[in-house]
Amino acid sequence: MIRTQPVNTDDIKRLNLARVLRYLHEGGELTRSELVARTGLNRSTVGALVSDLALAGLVEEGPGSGGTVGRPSLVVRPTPTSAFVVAFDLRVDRIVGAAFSLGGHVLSQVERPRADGPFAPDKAVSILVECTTELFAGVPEGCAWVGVGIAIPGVIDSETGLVRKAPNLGWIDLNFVELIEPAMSEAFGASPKIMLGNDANLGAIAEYVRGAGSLASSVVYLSGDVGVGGGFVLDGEVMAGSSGYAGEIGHMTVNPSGQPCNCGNRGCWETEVGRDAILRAAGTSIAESNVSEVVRAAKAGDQESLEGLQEIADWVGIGLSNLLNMLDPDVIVLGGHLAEIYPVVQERIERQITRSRPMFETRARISLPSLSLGSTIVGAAEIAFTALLRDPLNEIEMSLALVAS
Amino acid sequence: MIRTQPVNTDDIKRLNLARVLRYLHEGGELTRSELVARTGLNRSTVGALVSDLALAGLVEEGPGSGGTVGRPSLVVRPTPTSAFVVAFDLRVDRIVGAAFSLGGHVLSQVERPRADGPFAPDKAVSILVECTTELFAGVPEGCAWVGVGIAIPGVIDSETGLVRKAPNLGWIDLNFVELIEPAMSEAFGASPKIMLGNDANLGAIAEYVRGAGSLASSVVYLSGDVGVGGGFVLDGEVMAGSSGYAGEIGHMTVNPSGQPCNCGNRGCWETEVGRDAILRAAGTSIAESNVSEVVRAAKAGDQESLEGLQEIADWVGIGLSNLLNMLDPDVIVLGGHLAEIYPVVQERIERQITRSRPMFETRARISLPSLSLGSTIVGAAEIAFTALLRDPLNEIEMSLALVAS
DNA sequence: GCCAATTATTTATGAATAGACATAACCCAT
DNA sequence: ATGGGTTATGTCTATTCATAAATAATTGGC
Repeated sequence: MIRTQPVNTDDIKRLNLARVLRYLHEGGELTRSELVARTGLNRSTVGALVSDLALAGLVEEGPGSGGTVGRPSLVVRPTPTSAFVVAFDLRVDRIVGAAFSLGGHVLSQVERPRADGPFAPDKAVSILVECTTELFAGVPEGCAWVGVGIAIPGVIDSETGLVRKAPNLGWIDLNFVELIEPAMSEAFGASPKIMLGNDANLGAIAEYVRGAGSLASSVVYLSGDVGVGGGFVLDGEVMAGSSGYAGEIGHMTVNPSGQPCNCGNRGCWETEVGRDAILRAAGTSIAESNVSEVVRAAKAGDQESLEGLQEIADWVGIGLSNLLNMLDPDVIVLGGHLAEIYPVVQERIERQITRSRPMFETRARISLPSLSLGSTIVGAAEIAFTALLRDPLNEIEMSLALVAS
Repeated sequence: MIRTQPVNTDDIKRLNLARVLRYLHEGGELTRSELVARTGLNRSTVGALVSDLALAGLVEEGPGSGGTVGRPSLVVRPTPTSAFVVAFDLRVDRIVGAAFSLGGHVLSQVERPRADGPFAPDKAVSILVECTTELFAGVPEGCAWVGVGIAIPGVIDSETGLVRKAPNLGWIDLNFVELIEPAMSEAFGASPKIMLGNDANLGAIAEYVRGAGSLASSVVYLSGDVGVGGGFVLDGEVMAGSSGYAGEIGHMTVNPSGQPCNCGNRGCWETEVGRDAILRAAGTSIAESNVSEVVRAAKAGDQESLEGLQEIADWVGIGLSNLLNMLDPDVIVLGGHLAEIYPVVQERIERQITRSRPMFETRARISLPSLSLGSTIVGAAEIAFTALLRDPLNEIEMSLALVAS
């Protein structure tokens, strides 16, 4: 069956406006002639599109810097005071929030610690509203609020805003969007669209757009908070799966005779490379230690920690091999505690991958997250921008009522 | 980074022509008003597109059958004598070929047995040319030859036509397209575009377009010939991976302490559910038996065979669970010998899946191939049609020289 | 100060789609 | 058998968009 959208002349305009704005949002300043080269569109067309976007206030043009022969091309950049989003990352131990301008610059940040364990949804709502108020302080006056993005460590149905399962928050089949939208509307008069996303999926988006995978066409991001989650972006689209379970790589069985996992199965990858597995392997008690300490000890020469990490590394290698065999991405980004242990045991992991896939040369690059603020929250900001970047002129018009005061 | 193509007015026409023709190719006869409903395009537009396609000879219109109130809509169908493709499936034990008309009907078939083991490329070329001649006999006069599709059990770089690895044929880094194209040109005056595809990927395409997954948006197809291969189609696109290795699910490690695999690793899924594993588990010697016989014996009540299959079923279940956790497709189609054993041990497989994924309800449907001629060769035909279905008017014009005589 | 190179702006053109209107074909109730 | 209601077709027109061509503008190098 065919499932693409119909294309008419209106769609062309929208698509091309969206293309230009997205290039600017992702690429920063570009000259008109660079836009011509990248989009493949005609000079006249680019000129028309840019001037439409400028008229809507989304981009601004300035004189080019010159330096070469010929008339210098105008420089186009996203107007940083035109539109912004608010993004949150609900983590196990804290909530991180930030406001981002069009173009991806951070306008303000906020952080709230949180006790491990269940998180009452109404509490979450009030904290997020509160944080949003704080974030507004850093937003320039008149800037249009075009979206909210929230990263959640769990299985999400992003279309409906339903949180199917978020064990670390204690949420099951909770429609968080329906909960938070009225609260936002009440607090700020109105609310832009609120988007939820799985944390690993958002990490993958961020690394694809702005990070380690910015030249790749497919990126896998592995998040390690307590367990291990995976996100997969292919050609700019998140592969969420039929029910949102795609990328639940932590519960892939790699060792049927292994330890029981708290999901009820045994030998899940997570039980071999999750936080507790690392602490156990390093011989430290879970209560009195964390992964960072183990890594520090190993680096400092502690034999037990190092050997423990190397055992873990073999399992990491096996899991990564399976990932390579199934998805064969251009880049695998190791996030969370996997990023912490990787530098110490990189060689061992690579050796295991070679051993597990002797027939296949591995072209995929394995790298660490390259976004200082955190891949996940950057990804949350990106999904918050999607509506604007899909239909710039209509969306900005609709959002002009929502300005920071 | 952005990697979509720019859009202009010419593209619209091409895309919409392609959409209409693809609907007809995949859906068979449709009335104009059904086309309007499905494409979402305006009546006038559909009328213009259909008449363009009719002018090119690709579709024909007839009076509608009536039956409802109102003026009956004209029925549009792909002209079966307008275009055809030739498709081949290179299997371990035989070569299967068929000619398909636009619309997907089989015009002629051919089959050649083949001895197990390496397959000399020039031998393959001459056999395929010979088979093509035979297939031409069933093609109506004047029908344009628009493509050749070849299914190969191995890793393919479909862009360049390079066969990276096809162990069962003994091919490594062989550019089979460069080999066969001149031979076809010599034999028939000219040759249309020749497309290669991994057999499991093609199986997935076929089931997505015409088979068990025709209402799904993502389909995984598992081929079991000797080992186990996997193909994944998402929204109509094959996910081939960065190097073409995506879906090499047979070499996923599921049992690190298991048997050595002939890939050099140990505990690959293939070593637990491949042909040899089944024969071994059933207590029959590999030389004197095959999977069909084991299944027959189990059905007839042979205890050893049945117990062997049930052991295998547990491993099948574990592998399918991993697949569900990673890709979460709408449909998993079990091909090859997995299709043979499935009816016997379906319950056991499902039980294992439930055990392996206690937290996640399984929405994916597991089904058997629903294409009598074989999913793989149907998929080969589909990729052979891609050029025509992407740019109908230009392609048919270019191919009009290549008619069956 | 002039030339070459490059870009911006304006205007004209061709192409595609959507919508309006009149017309045609069919079912169904009378 | 007939006419009303319903649905579909065909034709014509208006609108919109991308592109090409022509003209104007701006810079570096000589």
